[in-house]
Amino acid sequence: MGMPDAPRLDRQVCFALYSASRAATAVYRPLLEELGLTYPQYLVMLVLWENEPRGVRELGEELGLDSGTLSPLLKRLEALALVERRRSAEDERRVAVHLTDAGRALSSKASGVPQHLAAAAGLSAHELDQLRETLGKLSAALHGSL
Amino acid sequence: MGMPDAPRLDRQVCFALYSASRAATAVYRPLLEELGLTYPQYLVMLVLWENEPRGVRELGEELGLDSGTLSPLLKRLEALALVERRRSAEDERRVAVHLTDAGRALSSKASGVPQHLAAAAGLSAHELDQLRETLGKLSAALHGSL
DNA sequence: CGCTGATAAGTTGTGCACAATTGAATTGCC
DNA sequence: GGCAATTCAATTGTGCACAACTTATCAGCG
Repeated sequence: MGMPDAPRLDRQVCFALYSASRAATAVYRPLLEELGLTYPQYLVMLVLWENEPRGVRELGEELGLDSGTLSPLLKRLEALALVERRRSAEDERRVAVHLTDAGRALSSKASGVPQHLAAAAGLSAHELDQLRETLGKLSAALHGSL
Repeated sequence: MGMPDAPRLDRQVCFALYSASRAATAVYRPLLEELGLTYPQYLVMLVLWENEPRGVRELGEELGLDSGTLSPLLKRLEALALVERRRSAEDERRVAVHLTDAGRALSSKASGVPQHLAAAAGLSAHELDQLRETLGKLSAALHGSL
């Protein structure tokens, strides 16, 4: 039965994305749990490990998240003593997010995490590369269409 | 500046997935808003448009969601009068989710939605096909690794 | 200087995700 | 039949996402 003209769920790229994304964070979850982080918290730490300190707005641009998401998330990272938020002296609107020593130290414990996904993915390095590239093109196009 | 050995954010497939998935639902959002649906609600309706009624557990298997997510979501769909939940007579544990006439009628209004993503994606039909296939393989492998 | 508009971060409210628990109904097995 | 183990849906609690709004600060311009 069913309705032949109804959009078919299994045909949709959007569902495939949604599903694969949740599956990937599910694989990360137990690894990150050992670090005491959620996946979005891990993303913020990745950005800070690259370069710090960063403003809240800067973090938001890098990750595509707004202050409504980041403000409480950063408070939780601060409660974990991984991060410190300091109001900027030159511009009192800005908040600079600094790593603590503990936050910096966590970097080495996290260094093995990405390899786990690669191992669990069941795709070749080349396929993963191509996937990442296609997803990048897709994200850019979708953002452009808004 | 920068720790050369820190995992690089832009290299990660996982972030690309996370980002592309949110971008895709962001493209869907204004379209679905006209139908009065969120993206997960739309997914549930897609499953029901294919075949109804369905049990909560069945919906969960199809979408990879548990009752903690589905129960309140289905209540909202019921409040929108798109769906009815009926306790099964043979097995009183089960709840069968039925479409209402309004729920069935919404199908035709939704039929143009998937084409929008394809148009906004900036990828060829072939690239989309390949992407969906790779994502499917990835999801399966990731689920298998849990 | 003082005002207007822009910008930064935070807050509020809604709706997923998901772990963990609960409670009711059913199945299996003796 | 009687009882343990299982199954199903719902509930509770935490943490994202995101829209809408608030508050504080700053920049530009007359």
